Amino acid sequence: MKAADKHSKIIHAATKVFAKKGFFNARISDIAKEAKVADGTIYLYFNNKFDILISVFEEEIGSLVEQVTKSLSVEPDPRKKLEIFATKHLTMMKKNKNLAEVIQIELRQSAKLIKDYRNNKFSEYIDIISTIIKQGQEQHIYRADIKPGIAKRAFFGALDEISRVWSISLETEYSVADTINQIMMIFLSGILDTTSQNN
Amino acid sequence: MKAADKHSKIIHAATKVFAKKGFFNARISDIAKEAKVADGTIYLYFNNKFDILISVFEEEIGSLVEQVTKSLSVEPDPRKKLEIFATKHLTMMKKNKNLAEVIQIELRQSAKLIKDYRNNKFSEYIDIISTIIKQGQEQHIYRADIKPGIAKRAFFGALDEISRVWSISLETEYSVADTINQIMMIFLSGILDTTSQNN
Amino acid sequence: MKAADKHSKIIHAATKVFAKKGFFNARISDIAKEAKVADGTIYLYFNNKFDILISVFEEEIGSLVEQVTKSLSVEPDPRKKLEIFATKHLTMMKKNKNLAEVIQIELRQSAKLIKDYRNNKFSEYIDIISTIIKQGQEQHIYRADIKPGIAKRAFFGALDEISRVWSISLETEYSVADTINQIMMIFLSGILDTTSQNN
Amino acid sequence: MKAADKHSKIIHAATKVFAKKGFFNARISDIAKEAKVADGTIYLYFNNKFDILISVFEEEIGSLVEQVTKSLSVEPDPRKKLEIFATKHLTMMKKNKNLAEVIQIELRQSAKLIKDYRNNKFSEYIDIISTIIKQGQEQHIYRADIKPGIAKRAFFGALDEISRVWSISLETEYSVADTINQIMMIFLSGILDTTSQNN
DNA sequence: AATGAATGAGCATTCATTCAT
DNA sequence: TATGAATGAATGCTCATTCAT
Repeated sequence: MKAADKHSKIIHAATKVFAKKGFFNARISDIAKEAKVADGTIYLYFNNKFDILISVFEEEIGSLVEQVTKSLSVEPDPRKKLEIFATKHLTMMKKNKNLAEVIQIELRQSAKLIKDYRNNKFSEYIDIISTIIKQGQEQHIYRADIKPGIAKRAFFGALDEISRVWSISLETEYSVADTINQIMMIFLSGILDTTSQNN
Repeated sequence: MKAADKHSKIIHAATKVFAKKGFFNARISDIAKEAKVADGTIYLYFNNKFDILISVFEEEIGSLVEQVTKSLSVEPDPRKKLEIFATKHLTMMKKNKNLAEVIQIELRQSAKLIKDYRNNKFSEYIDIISTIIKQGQEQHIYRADIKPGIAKRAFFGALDEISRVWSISLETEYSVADTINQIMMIFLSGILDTTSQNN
Repeated sequence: MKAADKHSKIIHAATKVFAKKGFFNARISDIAKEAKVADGTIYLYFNNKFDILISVFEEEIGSLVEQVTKSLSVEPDPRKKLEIFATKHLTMMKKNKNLAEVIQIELRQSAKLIKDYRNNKFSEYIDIISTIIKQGQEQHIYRADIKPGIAKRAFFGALDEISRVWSISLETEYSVADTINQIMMIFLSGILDTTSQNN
Repeated sequence: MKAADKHSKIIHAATKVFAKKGFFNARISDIAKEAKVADGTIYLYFNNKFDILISVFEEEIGSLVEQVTKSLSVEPDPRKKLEIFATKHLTMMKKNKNLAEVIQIELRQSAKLIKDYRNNKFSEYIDIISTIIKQGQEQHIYRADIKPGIAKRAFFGALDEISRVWSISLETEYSVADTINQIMMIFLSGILDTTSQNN
């Protein structure tokens, strides 16, 4: 097996273990077992436990960025682009629940865990949204008074909170399609009933 | 000092320490020091470290629920109510950064940390939003095709993600007022430029 | 309640608790609860936890010595005396299982627990046996070549080991009467079959 | 060093430390230091502190059983067998005072310390005595009315109490030979003076 | 490169004892 | 005398990391 393969195997094992137990309750030996390597082998590929977590973020989210960017590249309409982002994100969060949990939970604490770590890939991921909005504003499709820096967080936060519940809740889940539909409705047109005299 | 005072003193100390170090890196002795009691004293008021965290959630969020509910009770208009919720939430998150961090970070992992713990108070808090939306729908102010169960998460997620950045970011922050303005704009009217021919 | 009564109440409570949990697993608060006094009250009557244990030994065994001595005083025959000792001892061990456990288990570790503690009362108790043997030797009832210092331990050890099993075993127990019968048979006449040609 | 060696090294270190300080006052770090391993290493070989104690019992007493059984196998005479048992036991208790203390003191509390622990090896050891007595009864060397279940305890208890004093006492000790002589005299022939008219 | 036995720092929790009331 | 809340020292055990093989 090549070094890159083993590196990757450990990353995937770690994602799974972090998702299941959380970073702090995950033991190196759990990851080693899951990756079918010896404990010590992990230290040939990573400096320490934090380094594994950072690598999970960078590589898994890097892969997300890549896939989403690719999907968006063929679509010119900013309205559709936003929908594609939402769809891709939610679909992947639903498909890869381990990654979803790691992003929703462990990523949050990363700043506290690891001094001087900036989630560069994560910023890059969220900035896809603001880029879309800016493009839409240039095309006069999105309102000029919307601040992309706030809107990107509102949009991502909405998606994130919804998908977060999927991991933990026993509530009846809405389907991805229903959810996208609602999210796009809210963000594009708002929740006011414009057909009513009350508004 | 009365028992209730000491209980409360420990809760506040714990909130501060959890916010600064995170649950796992927080030592009981840190909390004891912060609360100016002996380590052992903590165990006269709490069963264990997890119990402290749960109590922080329940009591601090319980207090949030109370304050927000009170503010909302005097306002009949669902549009204003949503704005009041957002304002109250963001203001408190900005004022009490320790609590903000604990909610944004530690609350997320709580399900994994503590078996059989349901964040009842937290659910109660978020349900304030869906209640407002339902009221608005009854009054035909909010669109009937909005699902309150999704919208509440989208709205809360948006607020949460925005306030989360306040705790960790070095980016230029938008003011609470600007943020509220943007959030209400997005949620009430959406981001589409309805004055443009493009829509 | 007089001080002496409270002292005594604590001793009895301690005997019970030490018997049930052992000295190290017994908490002062267990003893206090059992004696129906506050934890701090115990320290008005005893210096520390060890002091309670020593007092249990001294007072409970002192009471044993007294009772046994009294019973023996009316019997002149050394053969009967030995039997009375055995009967009294086993009867009391069976009746007062808490005391039995404390003597069999906790007394053993006392030397290690408490520096400079000599079980004076316990020595006194065992010396009752050697005194009986010496009297019997003077009366030419017991063999002159028996060393009382060894015989007293052999006799007490035999009784102790037998009664020890009563506290812990699920085996069918022999009755006190059967046991006395056997012990006296062994110690007085030995186990050899003197009617057989084989001896 | 092989794993078995390290296991054994820890057992011996633990025996020494338990003997010196008693189970509860013995710290894991004491045992580790004595065994010249790190604290954590102990947990590679034992589950917990109790497990070390049980292992000491099982292995050290197992070794006793083995040695005694071997010595007995070459001797057909039940009278000699009993003497061999006593000699072997007392010799080993005198030689290995640490083991002696652990058996005399810690073994007693083991039932209270460790739920569901049956001292199987210890029972096996004591049953050597009753087996000898039964054989002697079959050969009409030992009286038929002696109950082996009581006699085994009386015999062992006598030996145990005598050797117990060796560990703790400052009294002039009798030699092993003297002691064996007395014990065999008492158990085989009793303490009555059969040459006197008084009996 | 790979292994996994060994290390030892680190921490939650307990409980004997004190002392203000 | 009596109380019991408060104290804080003490320790079994875990697990990230190392390193001899």
